Formats: sequence, structure tokens, C-alpha cells
Amino acid sequence: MEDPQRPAPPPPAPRRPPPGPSPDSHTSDVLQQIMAITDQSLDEAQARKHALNCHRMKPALFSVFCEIKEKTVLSIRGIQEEGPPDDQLMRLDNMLLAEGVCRPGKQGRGAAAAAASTATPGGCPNDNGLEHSDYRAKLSQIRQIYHSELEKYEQACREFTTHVTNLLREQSRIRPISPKEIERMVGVIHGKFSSIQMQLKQSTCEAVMTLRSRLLDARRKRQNFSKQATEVLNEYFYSHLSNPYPSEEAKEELARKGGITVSQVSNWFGNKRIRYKKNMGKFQEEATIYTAKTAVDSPKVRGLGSQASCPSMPSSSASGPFPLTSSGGALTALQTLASLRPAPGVGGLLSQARGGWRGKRRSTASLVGDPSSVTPDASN
DNA sequence: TGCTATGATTCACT
DNA sequence: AGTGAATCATAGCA
Repeated sequence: MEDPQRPAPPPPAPRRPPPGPSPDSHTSDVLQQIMAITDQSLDEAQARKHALNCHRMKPALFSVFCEIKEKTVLSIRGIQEEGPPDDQLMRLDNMLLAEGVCRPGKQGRGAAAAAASTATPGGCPNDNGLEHSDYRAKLSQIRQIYHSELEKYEQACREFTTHVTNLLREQSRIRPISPKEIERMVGVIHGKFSSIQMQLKQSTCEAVMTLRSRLLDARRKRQNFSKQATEVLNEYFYSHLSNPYPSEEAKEELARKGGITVSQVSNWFGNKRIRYKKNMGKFQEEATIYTAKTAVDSPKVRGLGSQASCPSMPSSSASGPFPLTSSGGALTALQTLASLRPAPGVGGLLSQARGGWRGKRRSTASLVGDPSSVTPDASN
């Protein structure tokens, strides 16, 4: 087809007789000159074009060229007008919309349909109420870059389209270019630019995905709990080994003491129960240590389970809420330390755990007021 | 660098 | 909704 990169066409044919072929030269000569025009220097070619433009055969030849070209273009048209692959663009638009990068009104073709037809579950973190200011700030930066680039592309597309249209209109005076062809060329340009836009959208999507995985995926941010948190949790776990299912209140208390969240406490207990059950041998030493620790410092830990349920109970009293178990725990711990063997209570609880907590689970509420069931030495 | 520990997530179940 | 079990993914260590 036409080459828009060609140098600007010469001004309308001058009236004076130009150099080159005389107006009377033969048609075949004229055709030969046209064919040879590309082999000449720029200046020569320009002069030759002027001359050809004034040739008496020009109108006739021009109409023949138009006819031939129309036929050729028709055969090309069939190939070009195959359905454009809009699926990916739609997906990208949809995703950018879901991530809050582009607004429903400000998108490429196909996006409106995508936005209308597809819900965006959990897409934008703002919708989930997640407070990730870092994420939001960076997302905002990405959005800004995206829109400014998009605007640049759109402007460049407009400018280039105008330029090419003008060029073709001008050239249509000396070579066969129909308005339809210009229209088609504009379509081709838009297609090219939209493929660039698609790349921009793709990159933006990738950037958002990377950002999400870095800042929102909690797995990537996993950090071990502080020693304090681990100790608090372990103390509770081993002191409630017969029923390591802290109540909501106890979880809150543990979370507060350990400086972690309630759901982290829940996770920790979930993991702990499973891992403890799977490999009790490995945890024996730990159990012994914490049982001893708990026994020595019994009011502190035991208070957790019962405090929340019985707020009126003075847990700070010298003997604690469950004096009997406290002294028993201390005794057990001392015995354990002395014999370097797991405390009998622990052993008993190990077997309890082996049988499975779930099977004989009781509601946490029922534990309140039954201190013997929440202490390691209770089974003794 | 490979291994283990561990916090988080997912899914099925009750 | 809470849990067990499996799994993922990272931290920390030798």
C-alpha cells in the first residue's frame, strides 16, 4: 500500500513545461520512466515527477491505476478485516478496573462491556478495607504513570493520524488514494497504537501484581513472633494441654500479652495442636520446660483462661484463682526437674492428646469453674 | 545452599 | 464459626 514515510509530495504541478519527458512521449516510455523513478536521485526524481504530472496521458493513466488499485485493495481488505483479538485487551481492562487503576469511564474499547459483565470480587484492596497505606501509595503512583502514558499514546496517535491523513490527502492528487483507503489507514494506525496501549496495560497489570504480592501477601511478610509472644502462647498451651482451646477472651488476652493479633493466636494454636499431636516426642522437652515454668509462675498463666471468664475473680491473690492446682503444678515441676523426666502430668496429657482433643472437646465455658481440667497436673 | 521451624492459607468437616 | 489437616512460603541456621 502507500508509504506514509515517503518525502512530502511535490506541490501541485507547475504550469510551465518541466524537464524530462515531453508531453508527447509514448505511454510505454512514460511507464518505463515511472518504473525507473526509484533508481534516481531525489532531485532527479522530483523533476521527473513534475514532468510526469504534466503529461497529457496522466489523467488516463491515473484512472487506470485507480481501477487496478481498487481491485488490489479489495483483495487485501478481506485479509485485514478479520476479527481483532480483543479478548486479552478486555481481560487487561477488566483487571485494571478491578485493581482500581482505571476508572469505568476511562478505558479502551471492550472495557465497558467487561466492567459491566464481570464483578470484581476482592480486587481492590480498598474494598476489603485493608489498611495498606504503602500499597495504596504505590498503586497511586502506578495509576498516575499509567494515565500519563496512556494520554501520551493517545495524543501521539491523534497527531500521527492527522499527519498521515494530511499526507495521504495531499498525495491523492498525484496517486490513486481514495477516502476509504485513508479511513482504512487510520484504522491501521489505531490498531498499531492500541497494541502499544495493550503492552502498557500489560506492564501495568504486572506492576500491580508484583506490588500486591510484595505488600499484600501476608505469606511473604511472615515474621517469627517475639520471644515474649511465643512464651505467652506456649505457657498457655502447656498449662491447658488437656484442652488447648482458648476462649475468645483468652485469645484476646494472649494476643494483648504477646503483642500479636487474635487471629495470629488462633493460627498459632491451630498449628501448635497439629504439630504437637504429630510429633509429641519432639515437644516433650518443651512441654517439660513450660510446665515447670507455668508451675512456678502459675497465677500469671492460669489467670488467662479464667480471668476473662471470671473477671470478678481476683487473680492477683497470693494463691491465684486455683490454689490447689498451682501448688500441685509446682510440685510436679520440681519433681520433673529433679528426675529429668517428663512430668507425670505431662505424660498423662500426652496420652490425652494422642487420643485426640477433638473427640472429647468440651466447650470452653464449661472449663470455667473446673480448674482441675485446665492444669497439666490435673490428670494426676 | 539445603534443611528445619514456623506463621499463614486453604479446604473439608462438624 | 471453629477446627484439623495439608500445604505454601519465608525466616533462620548450620
